[in-house]
Amino acid sequence: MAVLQVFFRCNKRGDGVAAKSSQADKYDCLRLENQLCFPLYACAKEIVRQYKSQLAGLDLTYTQYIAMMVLWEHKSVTVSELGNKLYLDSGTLTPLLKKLEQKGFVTRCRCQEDERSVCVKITEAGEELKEKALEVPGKMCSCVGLSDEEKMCLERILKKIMGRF
Amino acid sequence: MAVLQVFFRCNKRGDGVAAKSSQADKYDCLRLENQLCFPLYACAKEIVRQYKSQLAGLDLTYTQYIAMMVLWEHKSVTVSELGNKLYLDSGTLTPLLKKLEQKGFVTRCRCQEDERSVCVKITEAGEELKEKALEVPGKMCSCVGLSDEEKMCLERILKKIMGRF
DNA sequence: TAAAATTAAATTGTGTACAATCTTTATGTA
DNA sequence: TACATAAAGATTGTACACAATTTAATTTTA
Repeated sequence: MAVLQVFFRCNKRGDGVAAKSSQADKYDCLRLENQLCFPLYACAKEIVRQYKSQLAGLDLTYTQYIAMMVLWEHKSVTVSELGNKLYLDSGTLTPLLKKLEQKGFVTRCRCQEDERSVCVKITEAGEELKEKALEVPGKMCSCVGLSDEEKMCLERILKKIMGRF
Repeated sequence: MAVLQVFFRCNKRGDGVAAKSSQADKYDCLRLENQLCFPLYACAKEIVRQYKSQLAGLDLTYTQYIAMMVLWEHKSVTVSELGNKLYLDSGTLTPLLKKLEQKGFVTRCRCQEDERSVCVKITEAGEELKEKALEVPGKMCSCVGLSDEEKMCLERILKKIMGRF
């Protein structure tokens, strides 16, 4: 029973005992409002939506933006290195990088040392985009509106979860 | 400057002052590791991936599962009611509900009172699925591995963010 | 060294997500 | 009542996201 309770929100009475009068309590763990993962999923989607408006002026989607972040820092990475940093595979990255190449922000070519790998390099236009991007984190932060303490707490918990996978 | 700092992780020295020796500090706010939204995005995806293996036996995707949760509780809802609860629009829900109908878990038909609306109703097979789903929340919880305190904290912060949108 | 195994991308197919548009039905108002 | 407006879904188009497969290059090993 304890293992089923873990995803419940706090029992209102705090005693962990289901009320005898309600026959539906067995299914409480399946109520949307008792899920913890659902607000996580909904929140992540909402934040990507907020990024969309912030990033419109840069001609980037959110996924393209985080890929550019890696390139702003590292200048040149292989597709698999990028995938390891972003938790994305080639099925997502290949078409995404082709779009960034079309926009002129990156170049793609097979590595000389290992022809299996593709090197993605940032272009001059990609570097220039970095200046325009400088205002994005601040705008997103005020949009999300957490205190420093809440941000630290959220980061700690999210990284704990990620550490298990 | 303060507004740009908000999405940084804690300054290692704790004084909020950028080191003079590093010329790249201006761009620290654009480093992937200093983002709070990225672990949120990555974590949400990872959890959906974990659900996928838990839900394989139910023949449900994660999005189909949360739609079924609403139906397990309410038996019958319109598409727009479902969309309000799940933060999804008809462009996502229409094809999803057609799939759930094909699997025999729901029926879809125009409401008599208002022909603009579509009523989605759970079927007998959909109700039976509820029994199989009972074990999912517990498995997901142990998979995520947070303490009760961490879960409450995470839920509080996520709902604070959602409350702004 | 030749064959087997591994690795890296690309490709294919399915399923979300969501903005924008379209169609149908219902509602409000002159 | 006619007409404008609004509301509800469906449709269209773009962009992920990822499992599974394929292709090519590299490494391992018998």
